[in-house]
Parts: sequence; C-alpha cells; structure tokens
Amino acid sequence: MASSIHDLARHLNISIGTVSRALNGRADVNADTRQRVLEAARELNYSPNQSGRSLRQGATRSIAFMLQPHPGDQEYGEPFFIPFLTGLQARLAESGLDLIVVMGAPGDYQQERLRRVVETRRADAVVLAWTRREDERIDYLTERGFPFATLGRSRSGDSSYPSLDLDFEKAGSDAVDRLVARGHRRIAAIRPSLDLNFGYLFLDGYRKALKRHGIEVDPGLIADGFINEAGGYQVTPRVMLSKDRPTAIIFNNDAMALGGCKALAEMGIRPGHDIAVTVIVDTPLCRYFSPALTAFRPSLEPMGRRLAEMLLASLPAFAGPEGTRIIHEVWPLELVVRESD
Amino acid sequence: MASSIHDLARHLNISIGTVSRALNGRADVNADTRQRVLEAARELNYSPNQSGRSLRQGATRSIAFMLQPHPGDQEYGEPFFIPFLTGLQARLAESGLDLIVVMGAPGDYQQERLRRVVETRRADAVVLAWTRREDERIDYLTERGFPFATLGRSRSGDSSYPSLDLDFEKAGSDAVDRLVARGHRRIAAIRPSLDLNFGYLFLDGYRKALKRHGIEVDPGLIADGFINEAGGYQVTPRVMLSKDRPTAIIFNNDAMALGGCKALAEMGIRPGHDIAVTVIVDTPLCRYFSPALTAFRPSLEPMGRRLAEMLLASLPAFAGPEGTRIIHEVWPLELVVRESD
DNA sequence: CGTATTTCCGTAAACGTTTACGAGAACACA
DNA sequence: TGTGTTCTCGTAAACGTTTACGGAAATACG
Repeated sequence: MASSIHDLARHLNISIGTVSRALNGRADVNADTRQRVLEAARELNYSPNQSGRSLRQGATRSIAFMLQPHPGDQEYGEPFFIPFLTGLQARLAESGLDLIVVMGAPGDYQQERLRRVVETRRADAVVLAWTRREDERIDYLTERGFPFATLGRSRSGDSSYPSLDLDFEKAGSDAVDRLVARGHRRIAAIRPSLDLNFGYLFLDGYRKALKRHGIEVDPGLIADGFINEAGGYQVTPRVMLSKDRPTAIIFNNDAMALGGCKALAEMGIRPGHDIAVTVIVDTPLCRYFSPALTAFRPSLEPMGRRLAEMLLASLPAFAGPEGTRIIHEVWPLELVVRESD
Repeated sequence: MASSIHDLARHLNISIGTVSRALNGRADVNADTRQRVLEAARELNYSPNQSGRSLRQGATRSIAFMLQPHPGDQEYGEPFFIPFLTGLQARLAESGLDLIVVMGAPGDYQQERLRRVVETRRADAVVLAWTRREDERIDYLTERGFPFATLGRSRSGDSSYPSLDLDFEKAGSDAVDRLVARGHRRIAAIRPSLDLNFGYLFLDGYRKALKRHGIEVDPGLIADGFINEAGGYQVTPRVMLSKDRPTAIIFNNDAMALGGCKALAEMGIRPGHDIAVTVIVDTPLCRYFSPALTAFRPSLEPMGRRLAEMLLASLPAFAGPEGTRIIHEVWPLELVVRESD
C-alpha cells in the first residue's frame, strides 16, 4: 500500500495542492513548509504514482525503443544492441527519463507493437532501429505526429526527425579501396535481402569504389540473403561458383559472415589464405571467430548516448533554451584489421 | 490528438459508461449498441489511454524485466538475454501484457532502478535475473509485497515467488564426470567472484563430483574473477601456475572462458590439445571461438516462455481457474561437445 | 392486469496527480 | 491610514478510465 499525496497532506494538515507544489519545487511555497513536506515524503516513503502523473500531464516521461530480434534465429542474441541501449539509457536517465524496451516477436515488422505503444500512449517518443528503405513505421509515426528518432536512415530522407546512422557507404567504399590496394580485383558483396537501408548504402559505396578503380561491377559477385547465419551459409556458394571466382568477399552483416565462412570452410576455402573476408559491422563474434574477422567497428555506446541527446533536443519539453533542433549525424566505422584478410 | 471515450460517447449520443462497458465486453449492454460502439471506435481510431486505465485499475498491464549489462564491458553485448526475452515477451503478449525492459547502467546493482519501477508503479510485476546469493532486490520486493519472479535462485530459498533456474550443480558435476572418465584428475574451476548464486551451485556440483571420484579438492585449482573477458584473462594463469598443473578447466561463464583462452594462448597452451576446456553456459561466442568450446547449453527461449507462464500463474489477476500457484523449476543444461575437449 | 424480473443505460464517484484561480495575510510605500 | 504588492496557501477542476448503483423500460409470469 503506497502512500499518496493525500496521505502526506493529511499527515501535515495542509492541502494536497501545497504538497504537490512543494514536491515539484515551485516558487510559491514557504521554505519551511517545503522542508516539512519533503521530510514527510521521506518518512512515509512517498513516491509519485506515474499513472496519475502521466494522465494529468499527458506525458509518461519514458522513451520506448523498439527491439526486434533477428528473424528466424533463436539463439543469436543480437549483441549489437545492448551496448547501444546502455548508452541510450544512460543519457535518458540523466534527464529523468525511463527507457523501456519493447520487444516484438522475431521477424515481424513490429508495426503492431508500435501501434500499441503509440496509441495507448505508453511512451512520449520512440526510437526505431533497423530502418528500412521504405519504412512504414516512419510513415506511421510522421503521419500521427508522434515524436521519434531513428538509428539508421530511410530513403524518404529524414528532415523531420532526428537520425543517427553509420557511414555504411564509406565503409563499403573503404573496404573495396583496401582490397584493391592489396591486389584484389574480383570482390564479392553479400548483403541482407530485406529492405534494410544500410544494405543499399553499403552497396552504393561498394559500387562507386569499384568504378573509381575502373573495375566493372559484376552482378554475379553480388548476392542477397536472409540476415542471419543460415542466409550467409546459403548464399555464399552462389558467388563462389561464379565463373571467375572472387578473391575477396565483403559481408554486410556479421551473422551472414559467420554463415558464409562456414560455407567457405566446407568448400575448402580458408579465409585469410585463399580468400579475403571483410565484415562491415563488427561484433564480438567477429573477434572470436577463427580466423578472426577483419571488420568495421561502430562505437555503439556513444552512439546510444548521442541519439538520446538528439532525440531530447527535438522534444519541446526537453529542449534547452535554444529551442528544438532536428539533428542528423552519420558516424564513421573504424576498421579493425584481423586475420581474415 | 487521440480520441477518448468521451469522443465516442458524444459521437454516438450515449454515455461514456455505456461506451466503456461495450468496449470491455461486459454483459449489460445491448448487442446492437455494442456493435455501434465498436464501429465508432474503429472509425475514430480510438484506443484506450493506458495512463487513465492504469490509474483507475491500479494495474499497468505490463511486466518489467530488469536488464543489467555486464559490468565493465562496453561491447560484449550479453547475448544470453535476447532469446530469453523473446520467449518471455511472446508468452506475456498472449495474455495481453507488455514487456518493458528496464536497463540499468552496467555494473550497478540496479537497486535504484528497481525502486523507481516499483514505487512509481510502472509495472505490475518484475522479473529479476542474475540472482545473487544474498539478493537485496529480492528482500526489497518481498518486503514491499511486490510480485516478482526470478531467473535463478538465491540462498534464502524461494518459496514465496516463482523461480526458474538452470541446473548448474548438475552441469558442474557432469562436466567433472566426463573429464574424469576421459582420464583427467586435475581439474580447475573458474567462476565469477560476485555473489551470483549460480557460481555457488556450480562449485558445489564440481566439488561433490570430485569427491565422488575420490579426488581431493585442491583450492589452488579454484579461482574467482570478474565476470567478463578481462576477469578470465586475469585469473586463468593463477590456476595454471599451480604447482601441479591442471589438465582441464571448467569455466562457469562464457566471457570468462574467452578471456581464459586468450591467457592460455599466450602461455602456449592449446585448448583441445594441451588442456580440456569446458564452459558451463554456452552462448554463440563459444560456438564460433577457435577452437570451438565444449559447453553446456540452456534453452533460453522456452525458459523465457515458461517463466512468464509461472509468473502469470502466481498473479491473482491472471491465474487460471485453479487459483494462484508458486512454481519452481530447475532446467537441465545440454552438453554440446565441440573441439576444446 | 398487477407484479416480479430482466435488460439496458445514465449518473457519478474514484484512481493520483497538476495547476489555474482566487483569497487572505503580511508587508511596503506614500 | 489607505492602497498596492508580494507571499503563501486552499479550492476545485481536469486528465481518461472503470464501475457501483439505481432507475426506466421491456419482458415474463401468475
């Protein structure tokens, strides 16, 4: 049985209005009364009922992150997100906001979950990840005027909401540059078949870099697959059986890379010896794999912090004195050279 | 601007009470009016305000999971929990409950976050993980009478709340049995130094099995370290430098095992050749590591489902016709033999 | 036809907050 | 002393629901 503001009022023989004002640090309350209220609050173990507060203020003081596990994979564990969430939560906590992570079933497009969160007003804003090229979640939120920020971009541009993304285009380009500098000419690219936007960005960078080096883009060296280990396993042989075998593969996803390496192993092809393997987004899996995979690494925890910052800056209720700002940033990926080169 | 129950009432020229009853499927409303209300709700895109509902009912229809990232590790990513959460959320969704994941900063004991959740009544119940031997969170929740369930046990016993745990004792014992059967007599055990309960269970199983085989327990072969890669790296040399070198190591945690293997590598000791390495809780990291680590694997997704089930069975509001039940279960770990034997 | 029962709905209170408004007291200033 | 200002607080409404209660109309039953 938790104590309410009425209990405090009764206990102190003052009105609930005064109690509330004292608790919320308003100016029009005697310093002495405030002191007594605060003491009583501690004594009676008072803390405000969030539902009551939300109802009155029309704000929940919490941000929802829509977490979507990898489709079709029960044990992979999405190591990508936890550090990101850690940063996100840390920054939000500094502003007194709670982070709630809303899980969906793996593989669904979470449109349903998102609707629930928005329509029942469980959060004041949401953070989206795994943005797609055509993202119905973004359409839905903009249409409803619900505040949000995205980890990743979408095709439609992102002028109206804050977004933070990794520079997949540059990573794809850098990967090619590096491989070409080391003598490779036939470089394969494997990316997820979903509409995920980073897959397009990556491929753009890959294509442009090849052209820059005067290398013709061979469609037989580009393949799409399910964004999980099975997908990589399934699709990698396809590029390897192309008439003129590639000497390097760039994987756009760590899980796909692991599956791809399994396929390579079965074909007797050793990464680091017979073929160069590069992964665009590094995770711990890449580090521990044998051979350890050369990969482009994001700084997830700072990104989480930053995106929280950017989201807050876009919300009238939390923006600083200079008003709300919509910020877009694209962060670099850092190359980590390991053994699979 | 979302529509409320008042909008519906005005639109249909009936009272809000009737609208609410129609929406909630109560018996005392005409079938015809109900039909009209439901149509209007769809038309006006109505969905109930969760704050209002929570306030009135004193229930939020959501369950909080307290997620605590590994201490001192920014990039490990805790692959353990996502599949578990997937199962948890799936079962809760079937009962119309939302799962909210409350993040804490890595390393803190999340007592603070827990208080917030409980005192501001953000959730109807919480799920705890990483239970400690003496767990102040459990004390706090039981003292306050707040409903919860735990993934893991604690020393004090767990009669009053549902708990689901893995059989670490048996895993420790089985690991020893297997190593002894393969000729090992000097078997080291490395576990986290925190008060985490599974560390004790594991060590119990280890000790008992050794005794059963008539092998004396050598304190020099048992070591504790930080529950992360650095901890394993730091502590492994200690057991290896014991006067009579072990021929096998059992790690009680995957991250510590990875760090330990790094230390072994630097000492020129090859798992699978010079020493047998077994890990108690398998994660994808173990599978991809080279050499792939023999490990005991949990079924996380079903465990998540089951713990949700058990939690619901303990809540009066959700228990079925046979009333509330407090269920305790201990699930087996499945041995996966890989290369590090 | 009279009464008892059922069906359906409106009224109003309640959940725990915040806050606009106004009022009384204290104080300042001429 | 009279007027204006400042400080402090109480009152009451409002946020969006759910639900106990009672009443009117319809139906059933003798």
